[in-house]
Amino acid sequence: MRVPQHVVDARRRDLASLIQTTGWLPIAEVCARLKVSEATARRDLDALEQSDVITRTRGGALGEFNQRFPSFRERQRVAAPAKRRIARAAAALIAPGSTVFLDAGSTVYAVAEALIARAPIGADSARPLTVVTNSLPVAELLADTDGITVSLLGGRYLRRLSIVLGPESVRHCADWSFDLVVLGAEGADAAGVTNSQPDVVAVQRAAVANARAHALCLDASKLGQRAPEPLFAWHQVQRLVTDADAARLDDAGIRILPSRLITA
Amino acid sequence: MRVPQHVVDARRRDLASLIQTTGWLPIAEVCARLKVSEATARRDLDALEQSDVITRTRGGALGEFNQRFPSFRERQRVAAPAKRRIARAAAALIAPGSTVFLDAGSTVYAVAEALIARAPIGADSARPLTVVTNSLPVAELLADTDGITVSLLGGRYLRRLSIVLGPESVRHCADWSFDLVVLGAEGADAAGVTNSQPDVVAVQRAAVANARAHALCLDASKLGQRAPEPLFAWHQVQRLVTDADAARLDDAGIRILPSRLITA
DNA sequence: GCCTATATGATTGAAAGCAATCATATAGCC
DNA sequence: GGCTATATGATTGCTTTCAATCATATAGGC
Repeated sequence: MRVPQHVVDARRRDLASLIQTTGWLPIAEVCARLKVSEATARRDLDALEQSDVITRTRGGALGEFNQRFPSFRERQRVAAPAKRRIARAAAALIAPGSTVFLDAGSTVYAVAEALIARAPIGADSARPLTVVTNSLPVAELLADTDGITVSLLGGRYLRRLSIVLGPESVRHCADWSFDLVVLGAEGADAAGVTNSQPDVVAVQRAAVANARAHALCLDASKLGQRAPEPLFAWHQVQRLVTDADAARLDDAGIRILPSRLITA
Repeated sequence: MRVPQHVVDARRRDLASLIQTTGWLPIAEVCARLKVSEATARRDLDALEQSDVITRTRGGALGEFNQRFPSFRERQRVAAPAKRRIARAAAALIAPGSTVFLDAGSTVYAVAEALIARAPIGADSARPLTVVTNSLPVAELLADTDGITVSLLGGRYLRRLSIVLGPESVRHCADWSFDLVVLGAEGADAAGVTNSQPDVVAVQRAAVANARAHALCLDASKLGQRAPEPLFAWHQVQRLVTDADAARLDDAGIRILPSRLITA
């Protein structure tokens, strides 16, 4: 049964402040306090998470978390299976002994996870490995992993995204010579690959400029999307790792040589 | 396979502090960080919950949950008042419009806290301000503060200390021209000021080399201590900010010009 | 007043987390 | 050096949580 809008809004405000003061609230508690069904409780929590007021955890929700660790939402989000497959395929491109740059962004974060999953030692291993990144979650994840050395780029620290950016980051890329640069993007259509922030693109370009090879990871949800800042035209993409098959790409107007396409 | 007791204890201490700083940690993350199986992760979490250090939630664990309700006042009491006085005195050295380097370490972290506490605007304010640091907690704390721009040095990421270090960090210091460098140390005796890690000292030296001035923050508990790596002889110290009075310093065999001493 | 968009609660299959148990390797003690 | 207590990781069956779907009632716009 539908209920007036103001009631819904008020309830969600109450819930938000409830969670902020408690710090953490299990779902059952939410139902009891608001006297709603579990389904509605979940919907309310989803709505609050959408507007970045709270952070969902399995079985409840955290308040105050986004302010302190905004990147966590991304880290926490269960990697969609497609993303994990892409990540595994991208990680397979990395040869032992190489120096790789890992971009910021959730898909590339999944690549870092996949790197940990790959055999730590032996013929199938990617290690030893030097990883350079401007993503704090990636650095955080890989640091202290045997056989992996992690370097952070320097630069302006953006807490909201948990990354470093800016002219210093771009400059520091020139200190390196990457064997592979692994990139993500937010949009991909007939015109090319796009991202939302100019600063992010600047670092991506700088990394690619100092690399022997690069690979772009794109999950199918990005197809047809377009972000303001152009990163690549399609002919510039050396390797595209995606879960979308050739037909799907074709639908989106994307033309790429089969030899450059890796379907995960 | 059984493992030495001290290893288990150390791991659990690490886990506790990890959870305290993250706020919340999902089980999978715990496994990844500690490189243990899920079973062991659960056992560790159970143990920590037993001793009331953390609170378990379904799928993870909360830190700070138990400490959340004790008021701020009480939390402040825990932070040594001496350290806060030192921090305030050091923060007072910072002029608006300047570029300062903040070292890693708990005393200097307190300086960052004091910077936030200083008037955000007006005659008494230190802002606008550019802060450069190799300490992630400092960057985390100051980022997104109005009037403060935060830059991280690049370099090898050391998770255990949450800092970046190494030759890149040293090199990147040369990109800057600091108005003031704020340093901490672990030991101070007649011979001079010492720190435990050569890499840390290397960055401290590089920062000082590119600075017009520097200040050393030392709480009295460090007097008489000695760490392996020499940082300064006393005649090299431009400004010493400490809670120890001149007599106390004299007892420890420390000779420093009164004009260079700031007693907080 | 009628119609449609939407907020709700129920249901269900799938995924994730959990507690218990067991084999194994080794730290710690005699 | 040998014995035992214990920390670990794997496995299994069970419980909880989740996402998706559906029917229903009603708010809000015409």
